[in-house]
Amino acid sequence: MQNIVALRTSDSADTPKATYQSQMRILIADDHDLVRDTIAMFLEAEGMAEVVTVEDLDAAVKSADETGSFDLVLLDFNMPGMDGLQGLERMKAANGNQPVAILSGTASPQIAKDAIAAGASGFVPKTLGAKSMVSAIRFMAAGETFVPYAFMQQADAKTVANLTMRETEVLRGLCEGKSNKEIARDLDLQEVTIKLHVKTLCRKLNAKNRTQAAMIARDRKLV
Amino acid sequence: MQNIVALRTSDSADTPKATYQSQMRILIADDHDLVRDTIAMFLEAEGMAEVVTVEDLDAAVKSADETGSFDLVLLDFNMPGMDGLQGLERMKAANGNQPVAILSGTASPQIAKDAIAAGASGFVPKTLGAKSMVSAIRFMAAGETFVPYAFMQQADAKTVANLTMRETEVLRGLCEGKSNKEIARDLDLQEVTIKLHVKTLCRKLNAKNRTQAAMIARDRKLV
DNA sequence: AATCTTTATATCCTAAAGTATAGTCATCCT
DNA sequence: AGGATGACTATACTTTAGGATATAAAGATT
Repeated sequence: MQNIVALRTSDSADTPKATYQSQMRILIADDHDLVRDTIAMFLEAEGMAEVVTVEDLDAAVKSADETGSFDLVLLDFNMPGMDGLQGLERMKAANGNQPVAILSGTASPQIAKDAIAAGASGFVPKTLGAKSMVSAIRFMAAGETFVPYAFMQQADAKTVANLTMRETEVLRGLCEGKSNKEIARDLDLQEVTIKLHVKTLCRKLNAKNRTQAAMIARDRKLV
Repeated sequence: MQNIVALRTSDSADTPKATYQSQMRILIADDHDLVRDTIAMFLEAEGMAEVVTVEDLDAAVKSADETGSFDLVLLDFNMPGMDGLQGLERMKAANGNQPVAILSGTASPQIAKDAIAAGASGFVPKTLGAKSMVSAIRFMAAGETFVPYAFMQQADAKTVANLTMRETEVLRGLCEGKSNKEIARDLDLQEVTIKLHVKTLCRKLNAKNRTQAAMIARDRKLV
């Protein structure tokens, strides 16, 4: 992952011309001064946005009420007044249903999904590189939905249980619906040995039988 | 879904200014004249790209070899010479590892995933609206990965098998790792009846036992 | 009215899964 | 060197799963 500090000021093959979304009004709401100011600085350095920054949800809502809708609002997920995704709804209403995105350093892919389902225009992890963040912001301001592909895929990370090699091999067999006999043949072991592994692996996974073990393995992307 | 024909020529609050990626060289390879020309037209109407169009992979590779790397190449997935995702590799090599994306009207979310895993910079369904497509192209040319969120989520659609209500209820029990006896108790039926349902449902799902039936159900999001 | 499907029950039997206990052998640890 | 741990085998036994077959009532279809 890139770091927010890595700023790329100019692009190699750029011939600046007119495009269709340049000067935008963006609101950044985050209780960390550093994050707020860094993002604001990048956007303004790109000359592509007028950035307003506030440090909690109330101030964000107030700002939109007083100065009109922003082209894009970035809300920190862990921020005073947010209260999970409820703050998102408040902000969307206050911003005249213009795009509102969630910004977070810690949230899980599941929360990102929930945010999109709740009407967010995107989800921006704070681990995103500066250049990518600028692209994402322009993208969302254009009405698109942005969720970093790599971030969503990390949901598929293996949640390792303390299974031995053998147990993992046997579990793989279970997931394919094989019988103990078949697994034994495949691994060149005795059927009784497979039974043993099935039992211990079920205990470790807190499953009461092979079928449940297979389902748990599938759920937790173990095999 | 929007249609490709819906073009938005100007934005409401636009004050054209300098941004950092305007005149780009883009190569579109698609064997359908209409698709090729429509996308090219949109991009050029936006004044943001010099577009080259070809109608098969060989011509695309040749074009990149002769005139140098493009900022972005769009390859139709079902096109002469593509051969699945092998064409992607060829094109990436020919384009000096500059972004290459896949364009398709029919491909599944799984293929989109595979394409990204194989190094594609993005996946653009032909059902994408014109404005979104332009945003996506700019986004990918900037080095980001684009996969439409809604498209990936549609993987979660239920693939219904011809199971009766009872069989579905029993299958649900299987997925929870319950024994026939437990399922019988839950549904207020005899154990033998459950056995019958398990057998017929396994036949319908082409599963050889309850564990495999449960896994198939989970895979196809049946239960 | 005849037929098909779904649901339900019943027996009988075999195969597979799961439990318990015990022992061998190798490896890793400190 | 001693001791824990993991992988493997073995015997014996119980429970569960699964297959074959037969019966039958309710509901939909034709």
